[in-house]
Amino acid sequence: MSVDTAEPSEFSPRQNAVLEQALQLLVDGGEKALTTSGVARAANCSKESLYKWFGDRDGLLSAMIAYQASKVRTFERNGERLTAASLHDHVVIFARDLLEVLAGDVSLALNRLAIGQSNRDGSKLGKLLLERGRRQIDRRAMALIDAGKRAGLLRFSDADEAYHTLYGLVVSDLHVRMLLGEPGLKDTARQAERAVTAFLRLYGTDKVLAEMPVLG
Amino acid sequence: MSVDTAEPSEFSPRQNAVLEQALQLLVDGGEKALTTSGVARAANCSKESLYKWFGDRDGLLSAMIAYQASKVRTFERNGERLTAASLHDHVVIFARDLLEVLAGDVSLALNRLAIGQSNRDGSKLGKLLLERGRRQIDRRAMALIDAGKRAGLLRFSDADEAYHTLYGLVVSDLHVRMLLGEPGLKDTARQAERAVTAFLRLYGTDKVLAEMPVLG
DNA sequence: CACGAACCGTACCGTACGGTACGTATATGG
DNA sequence: CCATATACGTACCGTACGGTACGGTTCGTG
Repeated sequence: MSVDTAEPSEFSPRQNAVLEQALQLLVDGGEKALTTSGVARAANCSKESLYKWFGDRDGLLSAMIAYQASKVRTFERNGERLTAASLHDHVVIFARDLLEVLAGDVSLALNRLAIGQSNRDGSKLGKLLLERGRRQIDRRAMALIDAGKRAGLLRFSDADEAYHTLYGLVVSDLHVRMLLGEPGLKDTARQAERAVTAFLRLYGTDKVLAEMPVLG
Repeated sequence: MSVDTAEPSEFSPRQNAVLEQALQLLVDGGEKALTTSGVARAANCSKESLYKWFGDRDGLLSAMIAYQASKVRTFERNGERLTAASLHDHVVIFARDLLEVLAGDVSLALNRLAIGQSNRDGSKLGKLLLERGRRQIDRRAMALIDAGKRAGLLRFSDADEAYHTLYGLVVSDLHVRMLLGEPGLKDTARQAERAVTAFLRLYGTDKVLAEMPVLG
């Protein structure tokens, strides 16, 4: 059974279309290109409507984050019988999805935007991005490694710690490098495989380790 | 023997003082506070001098990064006889230093600045920050794990891969979270210890593993 | 049809920034 | 003592942005 987890959209279809245009503008030209006049022009709406709907520029930015987060859906697989092989495969898929999400145009643009604003006092954009943007992927990963533990395939005392270890193994400094403008990996599949191998070597029980190659 | 690695400073003492003030301004108020007029006022110099010395605003930002990088010094320990215990200790110290550097006010402010500019075409700030800011710490880590390999304590085929694994284990998503405004860790020492334990479990030879606790 | 609400397009305002120009002071060197 | 270079402080300019106001248009509803 798969459970679809998504937020109900908080904005009208018209507003969603405007937010979509705003995101496109942000991806193409960066924050400097994201002016209220520019958004209004690109979305064929008036500035007055923008301010009526979103309050001010910060409200628009928050709405963009919320809208983008509402588009992301994950499927938590429950009740599936996990074996060492299927656990490995699921974690690899998770790792590749994670890398793909982090390398996405919109994700990078929104993270750059929030980071650029995070020095100002109480900008809340960073907090919003972390809560709304990562909750889905965090829940998916936690459910997966919890299932691995229940199936006797993984061994850890602190699930959060195990998850952060997996995250670090998968992403390393790649996210920051991409945020700084470096091109992404050429071979994400290999990176995902490497990370999962290391993760299972650290947290796998004998049932898992028995099926792994002896050397890294 | 310790080898001091540092860059010769490229600016006059007066210019360094101005850059120091600019960094302080950036740390305190973020990029928005870093105006040419503000820097001139804070540093008691004229805007004309700023433009004469650094060309334009981007030149000033680049100079700030170069200046900050020139202040960082690392000591590469060569020729030291490594044991399992001393390797462990050195890697832990490296991990704690890394976390401390990444959590520093100036580092976070400069990373935020470069990331905020990295969407604009050819802003080069991100590239500059990666090359100048990380070269020292990368070299120190590579020298350390290479020494570990030569001493028969570490086992890997690709040193770069091993280093990135260590980096990911130490930092995980902490850097991005801090860039987004989240407070840093309360206990960096524990995080460093955990990461190094995992790293040695993955890359340590039997000589190292024999001295480690059996369970995570 | 009539009325009102929502909305578009545009024009407008105040402000603040990047960058330039100018008059003055300080120091260095002959 | 003068000449030259360097740099300070201020004033200035053009531009562009966030935010507001207003007239005209569409559209749903009684």
